[in-house]
Amino acid sequence: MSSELRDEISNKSDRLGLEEYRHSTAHVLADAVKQLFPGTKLGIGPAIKNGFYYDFDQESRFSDSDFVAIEKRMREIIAKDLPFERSVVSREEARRIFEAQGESYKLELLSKVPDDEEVVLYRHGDFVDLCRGPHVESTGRLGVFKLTSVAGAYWLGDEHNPMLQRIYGAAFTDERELEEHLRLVEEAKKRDHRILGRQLDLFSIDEEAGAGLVYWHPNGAMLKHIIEDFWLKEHLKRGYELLSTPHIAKSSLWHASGHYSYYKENMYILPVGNEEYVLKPMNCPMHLQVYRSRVRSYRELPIRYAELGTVYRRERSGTLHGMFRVRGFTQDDAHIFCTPEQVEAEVGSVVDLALHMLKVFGFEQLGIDLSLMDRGKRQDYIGDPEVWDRSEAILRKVLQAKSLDFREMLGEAAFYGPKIDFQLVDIYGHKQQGATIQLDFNLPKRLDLDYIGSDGSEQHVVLIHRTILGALERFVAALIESCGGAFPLWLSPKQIAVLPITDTQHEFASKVRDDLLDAGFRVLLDDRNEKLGFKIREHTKLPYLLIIGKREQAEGSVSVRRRFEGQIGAMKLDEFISMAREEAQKRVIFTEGDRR
RNA sequence: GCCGGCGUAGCUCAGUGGUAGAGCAGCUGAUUCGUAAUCAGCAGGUCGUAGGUUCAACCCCUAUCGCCGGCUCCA
Repeated sequence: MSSELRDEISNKSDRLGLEEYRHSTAHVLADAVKQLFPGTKLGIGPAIKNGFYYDFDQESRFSDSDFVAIEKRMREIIAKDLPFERSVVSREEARRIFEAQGESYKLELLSKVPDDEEVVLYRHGDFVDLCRGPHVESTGRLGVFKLTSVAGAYWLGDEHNPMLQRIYGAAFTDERELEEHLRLVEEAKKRDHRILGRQLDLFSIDEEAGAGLVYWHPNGAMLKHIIEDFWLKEHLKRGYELLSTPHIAKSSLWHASGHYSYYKENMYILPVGNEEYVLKPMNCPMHLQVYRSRVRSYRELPIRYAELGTVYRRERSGTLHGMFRVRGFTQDDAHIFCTPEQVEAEVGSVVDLALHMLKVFGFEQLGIDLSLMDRGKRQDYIGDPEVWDRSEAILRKVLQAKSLDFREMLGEAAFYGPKIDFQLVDIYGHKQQGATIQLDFNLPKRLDLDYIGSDGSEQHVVLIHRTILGALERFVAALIESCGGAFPLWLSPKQIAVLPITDTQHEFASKVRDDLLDAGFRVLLDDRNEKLGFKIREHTKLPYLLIIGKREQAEGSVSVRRRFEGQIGAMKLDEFISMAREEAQKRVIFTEGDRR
């Protein structure tokens, strides 16, 4: 056996071992809760990333103040070292057991076990659960865990079902790993874009003025502008054309597009006199208007229309989350109109563009989903199933041709077509929806989007909806968290701070500032009457600090301090400018110090 | 939208059925300083909002808005 193969197998077995460990800990949690809160009914209790959860149905409400008692009881169960015993029973036997305990949810699960599968129970002590397993040998093997939170969760994830109480826990086989995990969670809180957004004065959301509506402050607006500028250049290079379209349109447009029937609950609808307008939740109908403004020839195709289009969606209140989930946001949207023959190549180049652009921002690790129609819910989609089959096959083929790893997600498609979704994965493994590429044979048919083919006949165009960054708000939030607010030089709203030591150097310092501004840098002069150490501390997240004291003034130089690295020495301003200019032009993401 | 928790100064937080507190930030003054917090003084809140209970509510109750953790949804 090759050593690689052996490693792979042992990694896999470690992973399985950890899953068993976590899932077994969930059983102990359920046992403890049932002991402490008689009458509690069980939902499900799987292992998840970093730990486990278990769902409970119980009149009284759990709160984290109950955790102390529950954890104590769990540790008692663990101390008894009760063996986990597997048994295969008949359906009747299982039904009898769960009926006796009033475990209605378990009975529901039991009824869903396929006929050709055996019914497996796991016991430890007096606790019994319907469960495929496997488990660790006995409760004594467990012990490194911590209950972390309690939250509501719908039974079987369906909002029409009753809501159960879910208790989450973290669990590892090693005490140090648990501590490390808890430390990382704390660390992640400090990188939270909502916290950094305020500290760095990037943006705010004012609840009085409207939840989910973002105010970009000067620093944030600058950052957004830099991203948009880069975005535009990349698109113009690739044959996209820029569009600018209205924010509202009469209802009739949205009836025609299908949004009024499939998307109404998310739309802001504005009555104006005896007419009705809709604040746009998507840009596509607007882009289609431009396409339809005259007859199109096959010679013009593909047409690629791009717009940083701001859209408004009435998201349900509980779903809002900083800039990750807002009600007004700017999509880096584009619509590609092409012939059926061009589809594959166009989708392929969009995938390439997405991979390229996201990499420039430091997102090298991506999750890719192929989002498909749920054939069981036809009423949620427009168009013929055969067209859907064809569309889905094209997307699948493109991903396979590029040897990209992807997951197929049933029921995740848009109402008008299947899509490829890219998730940004941050350093903690959290995923955020970024790019999306949606293939649409349906709207062109529905709205008569045609072109004149080479034979003079009218053909339906094929439409590709796509964004690369997703929404600027969400993208910037992910960017803030991925770099912890320490933006790479090319993106940093302020790139350089000039710090005079005493006011004797103010004149020279402002000249340095002006020279840097002339050289095209975004510069801040901190000439406040504060000590140097204080000023350095206040600007630790900036890529470069230039310190100017008596010596530098006399020599006409600057003392350069690089973020996370400290002093890198004094140099002539010109020297610094060419060094920094190169770093910015190359769009260097991490300097040595950043990787620390 | 649903479940739970929480809304006190710009921020982070303490507090109590009987006249609102700290640190940081802010302002004023002093200090002119060499690589992650100089000192002093001043100012700042109808305790999210609206009702109710009470002699008295920041505290108890109800509603509402919002935030946080999840669920559902999603760019």
